[in-house]
Amino acid sequence: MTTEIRTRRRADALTKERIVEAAIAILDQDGEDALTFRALAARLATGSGALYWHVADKQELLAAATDQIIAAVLTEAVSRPRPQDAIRALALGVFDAIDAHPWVGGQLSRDPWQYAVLRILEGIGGQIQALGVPEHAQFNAATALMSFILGLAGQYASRPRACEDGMDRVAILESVAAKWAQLDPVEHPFVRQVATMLAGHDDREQFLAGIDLILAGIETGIARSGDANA
Amino acid sequence: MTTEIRTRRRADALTKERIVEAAIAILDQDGEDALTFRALAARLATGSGALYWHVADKQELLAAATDQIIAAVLTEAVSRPRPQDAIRALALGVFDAIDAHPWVGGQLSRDPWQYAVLRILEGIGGQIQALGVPEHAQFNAATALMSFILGLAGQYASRPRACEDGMDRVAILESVAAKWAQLDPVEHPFVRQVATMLAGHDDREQFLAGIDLILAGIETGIARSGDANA
DNA sequence: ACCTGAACACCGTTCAAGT
DNA sequence: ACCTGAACACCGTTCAAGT
Repeated sequence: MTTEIRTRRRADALTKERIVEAAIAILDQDGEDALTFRALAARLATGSGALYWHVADKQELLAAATDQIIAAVLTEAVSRPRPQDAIRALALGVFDAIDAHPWVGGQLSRDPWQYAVLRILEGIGGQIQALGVPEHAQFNAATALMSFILGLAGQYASRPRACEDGMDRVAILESVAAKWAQLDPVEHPFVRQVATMLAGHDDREQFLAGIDLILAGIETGIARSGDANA
Repeated sequence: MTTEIRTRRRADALTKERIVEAAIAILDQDGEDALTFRALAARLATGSGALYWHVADKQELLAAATDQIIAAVLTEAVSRPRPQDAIRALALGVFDAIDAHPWVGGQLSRDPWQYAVLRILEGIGGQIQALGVPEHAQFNAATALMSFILGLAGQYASRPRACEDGMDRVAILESVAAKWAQLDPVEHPFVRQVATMLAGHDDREQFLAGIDLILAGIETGIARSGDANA
């Protein structure tokens, strides 16, 4: 009873959780650049210096915010019977999280040693093991998937930066496609060809296609090692 | 003759090329954070405002610096007889460039629409076509490789940030491995297992292994489409 | 122990003023 | 046309001072 009273805080007391929650709200509403210790302090009705009592610096704040989003993704990714499907679900979960919170993409690709990345790596690794990848190849397989996901994370994070005005995704893709179509045909034949497909393509499907490509590569590796053992 | 005189500039005149060259020198010597318009102006013995006559803003400056490094990589990547080898050489060229200039990694992963990225995509795409990938699958194959490369680019870019002190790569990997080894065995079995391999692993080899994994996936896709046509 | 908010040491960018 | 450099509008972070 006494301890309960001792540990009880005022309802409006500052907590790391409350700070992270407010940071996420600012990031989601107004984007990555809007997250400022001053803006955060104003939202929490406190001084900017007070935040440093609960959070070491801005990097820790962003890492904590990112971890909260990613942790929710990984607990949601229910275990599927086939490891391939589990990996697809996990990757799509991360994709959708980045789509909903573009700043998560930027943060994930910026700091690969943060806890959120480790969480994803663990999730992938478990499924890689379940897939029957030989132990010596598990590290490479998991990090390959990880790098692919982080690469796309960086891609989608820059989306909002590209559309300074109120351009939507389709308008952005169209303007990029138009720019690519005007490139020199001799120097950039491939990009010009790709430009024609850019407008009608689905980011999510393309992401999944990449995952499947890597999974196919991993499976042929398993098959080959099986041949060698046979 | 007259035009020659008219177009001739003073030897110390500011040029975009001179500015980019100085920016690369600062980035290489002192890292990404050291590149400041003030530092750049001081090195070029001019005012900070003068730079804006030749360069729109910092983003354009970084994109131009990155493009210079990447352009050199792509012209060096000689055409190999086998497209797979060409892709490996191209990817390793980018890897080595990022290794030599960590800021290039950060810039590449930050802005996927910059010209340097387009250059890489074109290089990959040409080899994807040479590989015989059916046209409808070329886009996915090329962007999958691209995302993987950009993902690793972001990874290595953060290297110098992680070593605030004079830690070398081995020391960093050892400290990360030590941290991972202390994680909860129940929650993070895979990362703990991977930690034991972390110290003795070769980044370059792991990168190449990832490329080969995706190439294997692409080749099985080709084989399957061949079956369908037969 | 926790909070305040002014102060410090920076940024990128602009712009009147010069040549 | 090109350059100067002070000024503007910010940052993250610190820290003496409060409760």
